[in-house]
Amino acid sequence: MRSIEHSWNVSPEEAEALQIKLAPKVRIEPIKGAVRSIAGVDCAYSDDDGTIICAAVLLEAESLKVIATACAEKDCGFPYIPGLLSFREAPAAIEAVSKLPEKADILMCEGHGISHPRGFGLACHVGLWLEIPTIGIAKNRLCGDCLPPDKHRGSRSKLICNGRIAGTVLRTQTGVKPIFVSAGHRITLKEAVHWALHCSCEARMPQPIRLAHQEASKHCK
DNA sequence: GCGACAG
DNA sequence: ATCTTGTCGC
Repeated sequence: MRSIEHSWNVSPEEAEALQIKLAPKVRIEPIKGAVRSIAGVDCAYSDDDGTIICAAVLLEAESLKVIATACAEKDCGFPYIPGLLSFREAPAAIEAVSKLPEKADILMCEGHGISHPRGFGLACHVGLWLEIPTIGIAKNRLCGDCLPPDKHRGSRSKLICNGRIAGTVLRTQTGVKPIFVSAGHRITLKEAVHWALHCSCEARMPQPIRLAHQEASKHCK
């Protein structure tokens, strides 16, 4: 239950070691309690490259109506390295989510959860740090094998990493490229897929992620 | 050595 | 991530 606080000022080697150390702390389990709100968080980068702008948006779970928005701006303290994305975006994401007026029952992060080389993607890191249920929503595959799901909305296929089902390739809109859904922390894959689909009635990406993306981009210009 | 590689 | 409107395809 205790927070996993650690320094973000680490080398790529130390970052990998931290992932291996923290991965066992991730809990894949059913959500406790009712889901009344869902938040989404995403980052954007300023033109002059050097600062990262992150936005968090809190929505009412059923209606998907916006309850609140929050932003955070930080200097990029880590380069983009596949597999180490959280060391670049998590600090800003955590700050933005922390600024929301109330705690979300579920948080959706732009990136992978346990469908990661070391089972510790951005969604796991943020979820573990804040100790809240998180879902990883990625536009592309990072690791593992999968087959393309059928063309209609709701179709899905397994994403297998190291012989384990680590995620779901989910078609959120008929005829549109599927997204990669995975559990981040304190949620099951089945629940993650359910909420991802529930939030994707109007577009490929779930509404919390879409709105956070728009908000972050807006604060960049 | 050659590909693959979240944002 | 980001450069970027209209346009080609189903």
